[in-house]
Amino acid sequence: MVRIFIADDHVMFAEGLESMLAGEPDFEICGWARNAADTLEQVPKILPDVLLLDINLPDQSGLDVCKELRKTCPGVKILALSMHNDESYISAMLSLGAQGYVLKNTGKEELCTAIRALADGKTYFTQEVTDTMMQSLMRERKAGVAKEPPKISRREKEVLKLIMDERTTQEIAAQLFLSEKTVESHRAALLAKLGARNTAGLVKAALHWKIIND
Amino acid sequence: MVRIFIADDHVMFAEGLESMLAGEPDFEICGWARNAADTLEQVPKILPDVLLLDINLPDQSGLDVCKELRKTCPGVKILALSMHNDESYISAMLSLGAQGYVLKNTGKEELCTAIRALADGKTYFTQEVTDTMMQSLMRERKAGVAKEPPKISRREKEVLKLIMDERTTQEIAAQLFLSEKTVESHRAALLAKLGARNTAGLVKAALHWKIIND
DNA sequence: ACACTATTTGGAATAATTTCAAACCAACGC
DNA sequence: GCGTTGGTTTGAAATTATTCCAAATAGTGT
Repeated sequence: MVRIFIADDHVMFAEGLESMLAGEPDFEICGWARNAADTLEQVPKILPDVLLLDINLPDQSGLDVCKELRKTCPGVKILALSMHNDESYISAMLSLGAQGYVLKNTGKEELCTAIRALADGKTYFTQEVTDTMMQSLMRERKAGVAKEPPKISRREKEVLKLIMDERTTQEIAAQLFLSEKTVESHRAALLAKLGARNTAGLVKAALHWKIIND
Repeated sequence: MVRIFIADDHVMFAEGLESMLAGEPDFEICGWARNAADTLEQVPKILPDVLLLDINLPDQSGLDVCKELRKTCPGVKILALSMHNDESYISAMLSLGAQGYVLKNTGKEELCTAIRALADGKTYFTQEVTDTMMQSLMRERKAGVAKEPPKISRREKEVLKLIMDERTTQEIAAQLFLSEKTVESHRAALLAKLGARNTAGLVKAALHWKIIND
């Protein structure tokens, strides 16, 4: 028996969910809330197997609720419900520890599948959601790498690697058997090529262009 | 009519593919190759609509082929075929511009669906593949944030933000109406708290703990 | 050979960073 | 109220890092 808690402020939607899920013999609605405060209050007491959590609650964001519940009752599986197929929301929910994410226009069959997956310790994401994430992944990798990675010579790359490794100019010079002046010169070239003002910019650029993997 | 080129060194597999796809009225096999060199030679001449590209070619990696073809003939859609449901391969193919990725144990129906999706300008990824990527996303985000984010005071965070923004000590002091000494002091505290030796470490730590979003 | 880039190094001046100390303020508990 | 704690603030002196200006050497490709 899967015990389910519903957190959604749209009463009609929540009741629809309830009657829909009541039809499944292995599901049991063990509670509901229409705002974040109520959810945070009740869920730790009731400890449902699965929490259906609307992202858009009136008082706080579902994101905050998710974050909080991760700490207070990590055993409760969280299935995020949202109208939005928005990369930032999805990404945020993933990072905050939701085990699933389905859109509100999802049908009954799929919702049941998702709930059973979560109750079973697995994860579930609607096809649209995974598509969005893959698209976003492709975009970000393309945007980051493909453009015009400045041409860094191998010597410069060695220096950059050591700078990224938090070495001092002295250490770098010693390591590469160079004068400190030479290291400084390479550093200057790197600043120019990567369009950075200082070490901070150098590190950010190196990571951005994936010149150094760290 | 979708014109398809097959690049795979397993002749038996390739022929199986060919006869399988020949049954589809809207597909046409317009060529094939059993190694990377051949593929790079022929594809730019034949310009198929879709290239079925095995990741594991004998001479070069399919990854290199993909990268090369992105430049020489970007119009050709690339559907990566692989035995491995391996995050690093998938991620690499995505970044190199493949429009699809299916495992070799995929059935005929799904393969056809994938080919038609690509020919139609869309992308296609097998469910297993998207699962793997989502899992990996969750892991990396959790690993990055969850552990023990050092407690940074708000003033320190302000300074850190400006350091990340490539500002000089002078500029930071001016911006925050502080003495340079104070800024240096906050910087020292940040170095200690984040376990860094210098600015490079500071930037890496800040990004790692997601204290600053950049 | 000539053009070009990469690699290498100096001198002088400026900015950043470290090291060692300390005062001020606000919050918290007793 | 008083002391402790942590955050914020600042200073002097010494050490490094970095910038700005130049230039010699080596290797590559035309």
